[in-house]
Amino acid sequence: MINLDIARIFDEIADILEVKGDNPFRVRAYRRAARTIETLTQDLKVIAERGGVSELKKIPGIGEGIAKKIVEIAQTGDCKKHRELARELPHGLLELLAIPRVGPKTIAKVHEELGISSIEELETAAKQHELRAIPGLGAKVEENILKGIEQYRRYKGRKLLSEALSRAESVLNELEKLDAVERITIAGSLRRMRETIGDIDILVVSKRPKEVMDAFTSLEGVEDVVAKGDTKSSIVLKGMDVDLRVVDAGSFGAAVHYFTGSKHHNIRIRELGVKRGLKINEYGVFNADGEKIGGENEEDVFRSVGLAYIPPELREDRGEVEAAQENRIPALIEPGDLKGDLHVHTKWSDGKNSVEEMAKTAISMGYEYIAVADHSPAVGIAGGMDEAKIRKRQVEIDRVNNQFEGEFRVLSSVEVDIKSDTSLDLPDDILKELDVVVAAVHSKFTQDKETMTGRIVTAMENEHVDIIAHPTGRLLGKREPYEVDMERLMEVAKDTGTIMELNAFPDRLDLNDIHCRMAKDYGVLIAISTDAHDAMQMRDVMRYGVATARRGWLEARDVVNTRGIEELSKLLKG
DNA sequence: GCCGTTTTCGGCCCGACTGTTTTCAGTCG
Repeated sequence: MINLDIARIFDEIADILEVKGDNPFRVRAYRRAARTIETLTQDLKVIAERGGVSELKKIPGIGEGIAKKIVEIAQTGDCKKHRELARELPHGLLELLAIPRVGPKTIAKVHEELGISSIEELETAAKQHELRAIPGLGAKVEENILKGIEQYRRYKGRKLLSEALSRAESVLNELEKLDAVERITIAGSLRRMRETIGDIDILVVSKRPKEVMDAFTSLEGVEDVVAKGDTKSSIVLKGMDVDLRVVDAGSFGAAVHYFTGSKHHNIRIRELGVKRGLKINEYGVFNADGEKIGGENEEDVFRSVGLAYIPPELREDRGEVEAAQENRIPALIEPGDLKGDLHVHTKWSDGKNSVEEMAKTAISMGYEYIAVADHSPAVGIAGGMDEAKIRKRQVEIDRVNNQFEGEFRVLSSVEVDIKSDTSLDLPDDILKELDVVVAAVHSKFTQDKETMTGRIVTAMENEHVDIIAHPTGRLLGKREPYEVDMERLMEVAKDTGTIMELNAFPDRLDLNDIHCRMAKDYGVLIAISTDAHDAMQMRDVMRYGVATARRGWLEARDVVNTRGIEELSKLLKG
């Protein structure tokens, strides 16, 4: 998608301008444009060709200058301003921005004074105590830079939502034991349920903050105390940054809003406040006379600037502020809306539990159905099923369905492999006997975009294929998504009535939040499925799928497995 | 660079903590 390329160019322009010490508001404008662009569900190139600069300027945060650059990039694939700026600074210099506690000013200084332009050079200079010769930098800064470099190298990249959440919950459990803690909650990107998490933010209500800080900074597993103040501390805990903030009860709402972010969302909210003569900070909402007019509840903050409540998952400055102004905040899907899981594995391929065991767990979760989608033969390593094995499995499925008749239904399904020559791994005769057919790519991930798109389109056009599983094939932190034309997939899904999967597995979350929103725009239905290989996963993993769906603005009606079995069958092709 | 129920020019969110400083700059979220 060209949008991501354009966003990257604007981000890099912002980086360079920042190091150059340019107007910070110009930097912010480029960053805001980049954030908006990367989450746009329409192709910028199409918008640029259709309506040019005037159409682009309708997008919030995009004005004359950036619109012209988008047109330029769409037409020539290049941006003159970006090229010129990039020439002014060595490329390695920008990588230094990723080091914790190293910012643009420091980078500019070390570059000007010592000619440093890479992490390795910065490390050497710090070790040889050359940095302290620069005015404003001292021994402590050298030490912090070395720590920052070490941290950057050790923990480069973000943690999966699932890992961050379990780590945060264990910190919560420890701190909850303290008498001094009146109330404690997760905030930050973790509360917004981003797919990966850079650091954990925790908010505490207490009248004795010092006790809380002491306990926090001496938790078991603390590797470093980055900062420790009266109301705010930061630690490195088992490889993750954890920030703790203490406020009093009257500020809780304002603080949890502030601390949840996102940064860009907060800026929008505070700007609305300024226009109304209000000051909004983590302590509350204040009028022009400095009187506090709210802050105990998060709702106070939104109400004070004339907005409906915005759920945390939407707070990314992706149009939620405008939606709240117009009372268009969607009624996001809830975990309790789900009535089944349309992609689980059993012992019949590479799963750990039997059909009956999976069914019993699903019943205990309040589900009405599951689709057992064991692998097809091509995925040999996963014990894929041939025709004979599918028939044998059907006997067991029938038995379980008799057992739970009227209460629960096991749908017979298969995760059929879409082979690299576009054919499916099982013949149509078999597929037509199944209740649900899930199709997915498991091989030849390096095919070019056109070939891969054609491969999936062909599967969608098969009259038996109901669902495309993990449509981009990515594994967070391990494998990039394969090249695929998502707009085209959405068009074909709409035309053929094919459902797109949101795979809830924490390292997949595929489709991602932005794709989910795109599906909604196209009128394509989503199945949130766990791809569970045992009963415990089926229970545990769904929350990440629901969270991602919520981040994609999905409501219950956008998701097929919120339907009862009758309604669901009408949405399936068979 | 964006934007306009104060404005087409002059604003642009707000505060905690650290370190290098004698009053503030830099970084972070």
